[in-house]
Order: sequence, then structure tokens, then C-alpha cells
Amino acid sequence: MVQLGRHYGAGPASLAEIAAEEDLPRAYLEQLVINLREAGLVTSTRGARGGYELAHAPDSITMAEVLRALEGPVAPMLCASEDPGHVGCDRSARCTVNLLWVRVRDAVTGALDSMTLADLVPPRSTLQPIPLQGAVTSS
Amino acid sequence: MVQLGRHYGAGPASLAEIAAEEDLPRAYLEQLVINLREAGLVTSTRGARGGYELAHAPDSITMAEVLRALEGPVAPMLCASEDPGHVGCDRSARCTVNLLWVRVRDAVTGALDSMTLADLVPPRSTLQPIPLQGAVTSS
DNA sequence: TCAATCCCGACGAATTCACTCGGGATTGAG
DNA sequence: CTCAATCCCGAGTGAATTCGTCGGGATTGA
Repeated sequence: MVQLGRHYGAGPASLAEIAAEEDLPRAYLEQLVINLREAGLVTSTRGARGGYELAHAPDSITMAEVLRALEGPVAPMLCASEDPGHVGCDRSARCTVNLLWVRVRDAVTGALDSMTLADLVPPRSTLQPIPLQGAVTSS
Repeated sequence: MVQLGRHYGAGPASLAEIAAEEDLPRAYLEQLVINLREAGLVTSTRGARGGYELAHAPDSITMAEVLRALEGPVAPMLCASEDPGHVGCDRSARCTVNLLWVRVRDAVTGALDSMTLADLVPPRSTLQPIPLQGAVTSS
């Protein structure tokens, strides 16, 4: 997750922390992170004070990698999956629409490849601290 | 559907015909075509010998129009819908991932806009008649 | 030893997708 | 005029996917 990118270089982050910051159930995050670990994108440290860390720098991890790890091969339709071993649909011979999906798929992967985790880690300077519409202003 | 593109200029095609050629249930096609009609992409003729026709030339209908008619506004995630009146997700303020989805969406619409129905009507000369692997070869 | 943390498999509810069903409204042909 | 072909329409169903839960086991620093 993006949260991990923000946290990069500060040691492992526990799921409990991330769950609190992202407001998502911890049990759910566990499932997601399993895929990230198997894809080699994050490393885990077990035991007390353990947690997860990015396996390498945020700007060397493309969103395509992340998405593939979380949701499988990019495939707008099953007949246009990235996975070379995908099953062709029965109509494959006459189905010209496949061309369309392949183009869409390439457009998507292009967009995903062009962004890295670092692009989504908000530069602190330009990001407002979310003022909660005037609740606790110091003025 | 593409089938209608092939049929362009030959008078209305009945759903029964299309269903036979595409090997899809007629009742299902009815549902799809309703959206195409409401979007002004096809016109219908009722009564005996009626059917559907493209409302204008295949090369003036982009696949983006077709897809929007059939599946609603392009939206890889609900927080990045084309529809300006979409609901922002609760995290909208701090969620930088939105940027990613908007880019993906634009890549997709770009690809869809660049193709017309005419691109998917197979040029007869280059399309094999599907030989059914050597069943009736004349050699 | 103990508590924090990761690890893992199974389960469940909500939503979406592809498709069916049954019947009504229109209209050309005989 | 009548009839059959065809479009029109809303409701319903079954499977798959997505998002999330639950309970318990394995590791490890303090």
C-alpha cells in the first residue's frame, strides 16, 4: 500500500499501525499483504516489534507490479489477459473485438508502468493536513 | 454489436438473425440493444420484417460510445468515474491513489476513442473462413 | 515465559454479470 | 381484417467475484 511507501526507511510497520492509519480492518490487510510478500514487494519481520517493509525504494516499484500482485494479471476481458497461458474464448477465430481489448490492456499497463509508488506518496509540502473544515484552527 | 457494422447498409437486421450469427441468446441481445437504442446508436423498425440498423456509418461510431452505452460511464474505480456527478469516496481528501485511477481511465478512454466500429468489422479479404482444422480440405 | 506480531485457511454477505421468462405493443403481408 | 413476425419491457435467477470476518497457530524480542 501507499502507506508503506510513506513509511519507507523507518523500519517495519505493523499491520495494526497501518490498519489504524488507513481505517481498514487489520484482518483484511493481512490477506492483501500476503500477495505483496509473495511477489517480493514487501518483506516481513515476525515476532514482537515486527511488521512489514518495502523490499526496495518506492520509486523503483511501479504500480503495475503492485496491481498485478494484488489483483492478478491485467486483463480487461479474459480473452485479453497478460497471462500468456490464458484460455482463448471459443469465438477466438472470428472475434475481432479481441483487438480492441488488447489495445485497452496495453493502454492500461502503459499508464500503470509510468507511475511508481513514489508518485503516490504525497509530497508533504503540497498536501494539506486535512483541516476538518475549521475544527481546530489555531488562529 | 460488431455484427451490425458488418450488416451496415443492408437494411434492418432482426435480433433472431444476429442471435444466430453471434450464437447468443436472443432475449439477452434484446437487453443490450435497448441501451444502444437509447444512446442513439441504433434505430429500430417494429413489426414484421423489422429489426435494427446502425444510426450512422460504422467509422463515425467510436467504441467509447458503444461501451458507454452498454456498460455506463468509464470508471476503473468508482472514485474515478467519467460521470461528473459521481460520489466521492470518504477518503477523498487524503487518497492520492485517485490520481492513478484517473490516469488509467484517461488511457482507457483514449484507446476506446481511437477505435471505431469500422476498425472491428473484419476486412473480408484478410479473414480466414475458419477451416475447422482440416475437415474438408480439397487437396 | 509472555505478549506482540506475522501466518494461514475457511467462511460469509453484498454486489455484479450474463442470462431467462413471460407477456405486451406494432406493423407488414396475405 | 387478421395474423405472424418482430420489437419492447420489467422482473427474476444462478454463478462468480469482491470485500471483509473469524479463529487459531507459528515466531520472536523483551
